[in-house]
Amino acid sequence: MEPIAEKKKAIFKSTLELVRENGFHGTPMSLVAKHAGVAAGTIYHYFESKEQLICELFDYAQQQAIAVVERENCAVIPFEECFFRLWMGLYTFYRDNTDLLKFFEQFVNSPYDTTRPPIEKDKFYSLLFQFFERGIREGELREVSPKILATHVHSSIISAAKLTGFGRLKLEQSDLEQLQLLLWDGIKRTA
Amino acid sequence: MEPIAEKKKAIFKSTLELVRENGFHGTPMSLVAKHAGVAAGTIYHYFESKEQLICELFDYAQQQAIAVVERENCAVIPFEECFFRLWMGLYTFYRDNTDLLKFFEQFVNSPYDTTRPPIEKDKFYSLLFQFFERGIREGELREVSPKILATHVHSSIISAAKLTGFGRLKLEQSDLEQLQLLLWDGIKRTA
DNA sequence: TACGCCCGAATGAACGTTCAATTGGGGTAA
DNA sequence: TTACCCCAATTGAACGTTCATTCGGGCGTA
Repeated sequence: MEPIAEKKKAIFKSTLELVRENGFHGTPMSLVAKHAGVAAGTIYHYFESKEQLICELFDYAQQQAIAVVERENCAVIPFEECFFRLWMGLYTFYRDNTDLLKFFEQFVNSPYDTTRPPIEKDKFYSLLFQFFERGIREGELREVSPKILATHVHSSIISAAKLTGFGRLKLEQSDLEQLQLLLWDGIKRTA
Repeated sequence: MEPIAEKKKAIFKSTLELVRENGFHGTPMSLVAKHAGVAAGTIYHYFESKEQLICELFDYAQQQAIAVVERENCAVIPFEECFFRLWMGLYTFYRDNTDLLKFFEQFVNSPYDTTRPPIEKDKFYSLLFQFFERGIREGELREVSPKILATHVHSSIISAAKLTGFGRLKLEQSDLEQLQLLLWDGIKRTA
């Protein structure tokens, strides 16, 4: 796996920014090309089609989210602390990468998404599942399906990031802490 | 406010179904027309443009979600019970109206969404805010911003409905109860 | 007749994609 | 070193299609 060509990266970046502003429709290939500083034909040197470009971009972007999970998911740190770190890690990641967040949300609700593997094969979710399995195994969490825990927690993170990232609501540090706590109190093992 | 013309309703319905299957792009007006059993021109008798159609459809669909909240949000029922009813009401509503759910999710992540009023003016969210304010006032909930509570709870409902509605995961009755409980335990006032 | 509703072929702009032409770096033989 | 070639990378004008929208007319009712 060689490093991604500069041009390819530029195309990814432009697509991400343009899709945030204009949606999938509303971002013609010609615009992507101009924005990336390449000719229209060049895109087709790297990608078979617009659909292919978007699907590859999704993978590329998901890798970054996966990297965040892998960074925070550390087996030698106590689970509870790990949970709060993971929450904050993903939250700030999404909040500070709104173009990526918007792209994700558009993608998973679009017809492209049907090309994605089932949730069990999805690397990102698999990682989250493992994380919550650990919490259950160590007796820190309620005995609820890890899949339920994972999607519940993740959706909460996403919605908080959207709220602040898109400027619909301002959340103070204290608000974030309350939100984290409220999540944690729900999923933690009750004595 | 007179009843909506039959044709108009048919156009709404077709758009909803087609957008679920094909996304905003991928549902040309000609297809909407054919599906609704009307001519292309007829759509333009009722709607100024495709954008207008989609925005009006969003309002129309949101009305239905609002109706669910109003139905379940009953001041004479104890708050806790009301919460569980509201949860279940919205959950089943979204789960059984997947076309509407998908349309919502696509809309709020699309550029159309920028035409929507700020969250304070949004009737649906205002209702939710009121609901959670009541919970706080009555001492049933933690003293957390109602906006945070509302979006947190709503995002959890949506993600559960998506999971089951789109067949990515099967949730048993017991799973749902656990999910409800886990939410409730997070937001309820701790003694 | 007049009016409102509806039709659907026609229009023209926008878009994804193609391709013939150009460039330039690197390998090779003399 | 020079002359030559090769081929991947790149270009952008051109193509054919698709799509939102228009509009002239038909049909039924008052």
